[in-house]
Amino acid sequence: MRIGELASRTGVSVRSLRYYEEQGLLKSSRSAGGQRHYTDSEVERVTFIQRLYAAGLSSRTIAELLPCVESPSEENSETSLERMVQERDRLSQHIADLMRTRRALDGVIAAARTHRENQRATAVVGSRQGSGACTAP
Amino acid sequence: MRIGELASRTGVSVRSLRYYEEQGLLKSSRSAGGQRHYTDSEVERVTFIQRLYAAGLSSRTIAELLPCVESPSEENSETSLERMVQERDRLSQHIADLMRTRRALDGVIAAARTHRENQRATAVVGSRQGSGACTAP
DNA sequence: CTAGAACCTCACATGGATGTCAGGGACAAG
DNA sequence: CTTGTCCCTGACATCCATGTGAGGTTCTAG
Repeated sequence: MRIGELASRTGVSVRSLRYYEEQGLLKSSRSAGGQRHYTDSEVERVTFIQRLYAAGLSSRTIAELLPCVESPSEENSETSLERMVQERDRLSQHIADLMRTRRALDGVIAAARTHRENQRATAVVGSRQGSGACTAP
Repeated sequence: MRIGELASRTGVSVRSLRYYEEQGLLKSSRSAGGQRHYTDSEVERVTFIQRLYAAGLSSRTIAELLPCVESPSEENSETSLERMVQERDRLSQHIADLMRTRRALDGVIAAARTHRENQRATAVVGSRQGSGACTAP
């Protein structure tokens, strides 16, 4: 398939696909006229690249890891296994942080809802006001 | 405390603290000579801001949410509760994506380790080679 | 053959948080 | 008062994935 189709299948812009190639994350065969052609497997590859970007990896790091993903041959395995583990651990740490933030957000949301209920009760009954403090744990 | 101390306590640069103020995320009282002064509670606030940044919120969004976090009064609660829920959901989605990516990375790492073992066994015994394919699920 | 869509390269623009530098006050300790 | 350290504002620089536009070529449908 040509680049436009790959773009629409993956939801990644044509510009970005060319950029990925420039960064060594993606390869393409060229037609006689110089147009890029891709196989179906590149679709998966591109979405995986996007995933890694979303996980906060830089293109340089992705470039280091991808060869190992596609074909675990000696040269890259030994060199980048350590790096992959390191990135995985970093990702784990990041996930833990995000979950903590989510808990904090949940707390704030709950407090806001409680407050709203109190408001409503106060408006109707004219009693009990005051709200619980909400701090990040 | 002055800005330098807040910076070193939070691990956030002085530049960034001023930027936060400029974005309405942080307020400070000024000394006679115009220097910023902060109370101890600002330390928590700054780290929470950092958390939200790490969760992918923009400073504009954080600015919308923070008043609600600090004091759940009517005006902001009603207005931004919806937004908070929306951001929480987005964060959940993001976390789910990252966990998926982590699983994929784990798979790749496991495959690389298996491959390495095979290499070693091959070198010693001279039998069975070939490696399992590793694709993102 | 021809029109139009898709593609090519090159290059400059953008956004957002942060770094950095310049030039000048603020303030604590001697 | 002086000196050294911290702080002030303002402005420009940086990184990096992506957007955008120009000017030209390739491919496909009629």
